[in-house]
Amino acid sequence: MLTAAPEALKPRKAPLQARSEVTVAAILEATIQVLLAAGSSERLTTTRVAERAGVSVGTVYQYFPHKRALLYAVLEQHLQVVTDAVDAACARARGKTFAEISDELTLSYLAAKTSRIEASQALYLVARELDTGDLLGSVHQRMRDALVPLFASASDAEFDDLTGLSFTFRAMLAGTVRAVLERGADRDRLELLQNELPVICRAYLTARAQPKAA
Amino acid sequence: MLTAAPEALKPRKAPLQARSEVTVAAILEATIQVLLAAGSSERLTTTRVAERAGVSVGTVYQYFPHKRALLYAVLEQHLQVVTDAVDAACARARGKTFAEISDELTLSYLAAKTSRIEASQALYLVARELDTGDLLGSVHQRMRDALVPLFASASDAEFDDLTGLSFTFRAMLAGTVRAVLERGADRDRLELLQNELPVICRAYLTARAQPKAA
DNA sequence: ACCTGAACACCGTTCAAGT
DNA sequence: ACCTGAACACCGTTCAAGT
Repeated sequence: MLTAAPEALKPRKAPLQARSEVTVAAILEATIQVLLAAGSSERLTTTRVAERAGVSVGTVYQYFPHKRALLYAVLEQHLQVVTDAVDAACARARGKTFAEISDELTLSYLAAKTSRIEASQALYLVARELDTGDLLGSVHQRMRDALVPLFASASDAEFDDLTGLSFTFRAMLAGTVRAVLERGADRDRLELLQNELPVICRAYLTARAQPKAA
Repeated sequence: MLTAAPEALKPRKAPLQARSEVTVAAILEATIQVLLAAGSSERLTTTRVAERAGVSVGTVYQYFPHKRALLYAVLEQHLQVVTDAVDAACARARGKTFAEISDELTLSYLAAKTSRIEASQALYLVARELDTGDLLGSVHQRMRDALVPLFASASDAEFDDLTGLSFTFRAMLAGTVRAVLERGADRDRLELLQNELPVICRAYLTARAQPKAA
């Protein structure tokens, strides 16, 4: 589990028998399906999710206390992918030059977001219907916590306010990517983002870097 | 009017008599009120808006075909403020150095967003409940269209792909600001943003600038 | 232990009736 | 021309009854 969900958004109960594990998986999968279809015409409705999952509404409410909890679970599941990608990038980049660190981070983040691009877009929509403050907050927190020692490990530079730098870097990276992906991004814009994002991030670090006393 | 609203989101009819102008203004104001209160407890409901405005639900629907149109009108009204600020910044910055242009843009944009900070946050919430693609799209378009000649006018540099540069600059600026403001930003974070945002933007332009042949 | 689906409360939207 | 508010359809959520 990515993080402890706030009490109100926790699943109602964990499935105990094999049968119900299947049910929960079906419900989560059905939610994504309806969500992707929802862009076109149908709205996301608990009844529709139940239908698609082949169960009754009551069953959905047996595992999720309300619609938000259901959406929350789906969002959480997908954020895990991005978080894992950033963690892996941090491990690979430790001790390299700050430019290499920057590129590793930006390209890994972008790759994780775009590899499941329809899912990412559907989930920006989910995040809309939800008060995702707690979940996103803890994801951001974790990301910043990972960035501070990473930037500190740069072989060729030192930075003044590491906490502030990490906060800003995260906002810049996630914000820019979101601003481009949120609405459908065509091939050209994706390519532009892929070229410019590393430049943006490297440029910011360059502006804040102090040459390291060797 | 900022832009032609898509057919579906247009107000139902324009107020013809003085009495109804007052009504429409009251409805729009009531919407913001309920929206700001909504953060805490109450949800935004057409009935609640009507109550707060001192009219009946039917009256609301006389001027706005549905709830979305109502929210849309409020969003539009507030985006106008930001757009005007950017336009003014463009006028002031034309022909200056690219660093001056960058600072003028970033600080004007940020000032416009933060001067009405509770409104801005409420409106990020509005944008959530709405399919704001068309409106934001045209705002972004207009902003890019303003940026291209502005960057071209820089006295000390030239840029290769002006359209791409403007697209990226807009995404970076708006995305970063949103990522910080969307959830409540305390005084420290605002100050950090105010310090770092100009650095980010200048750094990106620096990385893409080619010294001008004099 | 798990599932069903009719029933309830609430909200967006309409429209016949009023001034 | 403008306003009212009861009425309707739809959706989130519950719970007594089933296996």
